[in-house]
Amino acid sequence: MRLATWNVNSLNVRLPQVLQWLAENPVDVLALQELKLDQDKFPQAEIEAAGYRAVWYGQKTYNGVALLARAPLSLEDAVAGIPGYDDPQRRVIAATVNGVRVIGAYCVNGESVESDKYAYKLEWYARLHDYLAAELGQHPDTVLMGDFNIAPDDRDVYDPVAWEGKVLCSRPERDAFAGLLGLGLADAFRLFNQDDKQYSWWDYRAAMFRRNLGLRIDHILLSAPLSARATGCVIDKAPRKWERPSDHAPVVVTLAD
DNA sequence: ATGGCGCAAACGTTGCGA
Repeated sequence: MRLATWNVNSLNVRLPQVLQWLAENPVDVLALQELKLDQDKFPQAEIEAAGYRAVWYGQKTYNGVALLARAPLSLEDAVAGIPGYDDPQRRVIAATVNGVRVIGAYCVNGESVESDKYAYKLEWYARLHDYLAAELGQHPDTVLMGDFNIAPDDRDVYDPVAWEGKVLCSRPERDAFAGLLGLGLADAFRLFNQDDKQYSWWDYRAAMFRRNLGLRIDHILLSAPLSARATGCVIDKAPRKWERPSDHAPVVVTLAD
């Protein structure tokens, strides 16, 4: 079973790339973030024509998440948002695919550590932590994947001195990420790759991608039984080189049956 | 570091978010 996550930065703009990527990489599950389209604007017909089923939680202009599953796999028991958390920003969607509880998340960016949005980010992460704790209790096979907007370690940052204490790298954010791992989740990428300079996001500005100046902020976290099944995890930089790319690259994990 | 992008409001250009 292969699962992937990709922040597409507008599905309206990136739908052709999503379809092309799926044609080349027919993963079983794809989590999408930053759809930036309203609930009734999701391109369901095009996704289904490509052989995928979908559940989505859309929002005009900002945020928005979806889960795609390759037919005949189905998405069961879908839940939008974090239950019990009245968050107007649509950032989370979950469903069960092939016995695996899949949670796709577009985590809060936070803007800067001085911002009100940063306080919201930390509160939001506390809610996500409690949600994951509950889901893990119900589903031993759980994966949480998406854009975490956190670089967990200095080796995930192109210039850790310049970024020290900054949003995406600050101690409280890294503690929030570690708190998720403390639930028994594992960073799938780091099960297989200990190299630095392995990024999933590059700012559009200043030719950052060409110079490989980025951050690793898109992650796939696996529960212990799924970690035991994992056979590989890679960041696919290819679509970042396409015309009019998303600023994020897909991350893909492979699980043994 | 600051060479970019998507979107809304409004139709040229600006502001916001990320």
